[in-house]
Amino acid sequence: MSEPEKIAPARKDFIREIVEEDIRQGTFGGKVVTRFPPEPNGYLHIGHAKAIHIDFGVAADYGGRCHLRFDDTNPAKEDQEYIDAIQRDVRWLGRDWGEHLYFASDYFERMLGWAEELIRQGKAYVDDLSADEITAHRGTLTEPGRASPYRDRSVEENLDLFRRMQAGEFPDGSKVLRAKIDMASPNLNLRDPVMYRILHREHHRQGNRFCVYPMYDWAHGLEDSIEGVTHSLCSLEFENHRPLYDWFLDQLGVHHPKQIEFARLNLTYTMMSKRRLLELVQRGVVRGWDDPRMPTIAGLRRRGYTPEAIREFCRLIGVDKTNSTVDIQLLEHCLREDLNRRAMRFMGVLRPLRLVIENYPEGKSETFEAPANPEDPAAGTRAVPFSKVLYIEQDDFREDPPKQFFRLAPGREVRLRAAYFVRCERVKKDERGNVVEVVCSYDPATRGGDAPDGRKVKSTLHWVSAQHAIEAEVRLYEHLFTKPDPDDVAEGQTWLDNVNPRSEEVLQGCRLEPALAERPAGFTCQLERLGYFCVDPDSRPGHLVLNRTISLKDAWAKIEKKAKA
RNA sequence: UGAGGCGUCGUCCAAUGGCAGGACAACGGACUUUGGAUCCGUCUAUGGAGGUUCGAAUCCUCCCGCCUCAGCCA
Repeated sequence: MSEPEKIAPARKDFIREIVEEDIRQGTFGGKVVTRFPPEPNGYLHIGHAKAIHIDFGVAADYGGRCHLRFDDTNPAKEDQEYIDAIQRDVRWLGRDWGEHLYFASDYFERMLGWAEELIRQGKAYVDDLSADEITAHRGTLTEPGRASPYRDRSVEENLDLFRRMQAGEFPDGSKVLRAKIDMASPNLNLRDPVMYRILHREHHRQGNRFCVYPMYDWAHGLEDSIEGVTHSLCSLEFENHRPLYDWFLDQLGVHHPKQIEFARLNLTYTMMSKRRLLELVQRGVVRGWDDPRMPTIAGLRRRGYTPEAIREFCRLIGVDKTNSTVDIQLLEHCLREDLNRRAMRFMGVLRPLRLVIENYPEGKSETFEAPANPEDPAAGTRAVPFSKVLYIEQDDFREDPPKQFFRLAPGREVRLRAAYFVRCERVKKDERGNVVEVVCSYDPATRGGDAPDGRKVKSTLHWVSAQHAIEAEVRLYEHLFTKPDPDDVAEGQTWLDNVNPRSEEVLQGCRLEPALAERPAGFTCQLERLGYFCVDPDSRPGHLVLNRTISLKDAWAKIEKKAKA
């Protein structure tokens, strides 16, 4: 018997190749353990989604496990709010860390022990230099550094001093513990890096138990080692830190994971820096971390993105070491593809224009069955009420239609989706000359939307019945930044000058078909011809708020744009 | 100009000495009761110069360009 046919494996990226080779060689006993190690100092964004996809994905592919570990080594920046939000977001993305939820701060005690061991080995010392002096002693990219005058203190003195640092005898900034490596190393990270700084600051989980806190380079490898991580996946900027990661673990002789670096995600029209996202929140540029314009997971969720779309996006962009900027249209493509398959269809009018059918009986109304989703016949149909007075989209009528405009115009016949053909007989205007009402006639023989005589119309319009419609607030979005690269600024300007002033447009008085009433926050649908929308948590009984997740591809908009150019 | 890393269509990713391929975008067409969706087609790339080889994106040499590092942030 031959082996059962295997499904072609997913393309192998360089990380998976390394992992597979390690499994073949039995490097870590054939095991695969990864971790996603966020610092709880902000919300997760789409860039983290890529990392999560890699960290959890690699583990899953090889029957391993992935830990969620909070790298909470800096109490000055961290907060429980972020811990909660991060867990919610990772879970929402469909990832499960099982029992493996960890906190770096739970390892502080053991790290302190290892630090003392390093001191005893003569490989770490307490330095009294100020931060500025340490910087000055570090040298430059082309010149070696100079030894601190405190570099050769005795083991006993170092031990004593370090214990008194821990006991809180010294003020912030007065002393640090440094590794004694090589002040002349061409890799600046090896020029006696700081391991501990004094911080009299309450930690969100440890309270006031500690007043020295470990630095990333010292702590991270130990965290990985303690947890039995085999492959420590991180982004490219840590490449220069790998020799240090390795050095600490080698001195201690403990389990030594392999650090592998990959390129972080950049997206056009998007800012990925946590610090700057925080700034947008603090300045009130956006409504919060979960503003639908934010690239945060929380923002994407509120906007109406699905975990499936994000995961597919992560799959398509792949993993590499090349710095790259992905076109945001790829993300949007993944979104549309997913939503098109699943979203129920409804009709709604964003900017209502009154349409009266003069030969339709006063007071009459009838109901049409429209497909819930043409992509999915199993979804069935929905009932849409129709009557003499309707609303159509202002954009769907032109008194003087330009070339290639196929929608309604005086004398022209169009189809009202799932209802009748109507012909524009005349318009009514206000004193300023604006069209305020379109008067039409309808052909009763076209009921359901087809003409028995076989005549065609060039356009199908969406509509709602005025007396049956519900009102809603609809929020439309554009990219948060006006430039593909938000850092592309003129002299004297900053990235904040590239914030798109029209990134959010709030429309009141929109009209929706009644089937949309009372939908819960997060409900996603397509408004035909307009795009995908979802119910915003700002909705209140009687006041529905919809976010436009993404528009449909719009051929007419393209034609118009080209005509203008 | 020290060290580390990276250069393939406009963008992202394949091809691991043997016909440079896919996706997105763009453009054009078919179809359409969503100007949606779907389908078909077109376009464009190995940073440069040498070398090895029957054969190079791939191996070698040199050059060029870009990214990262001088936090008591991660």
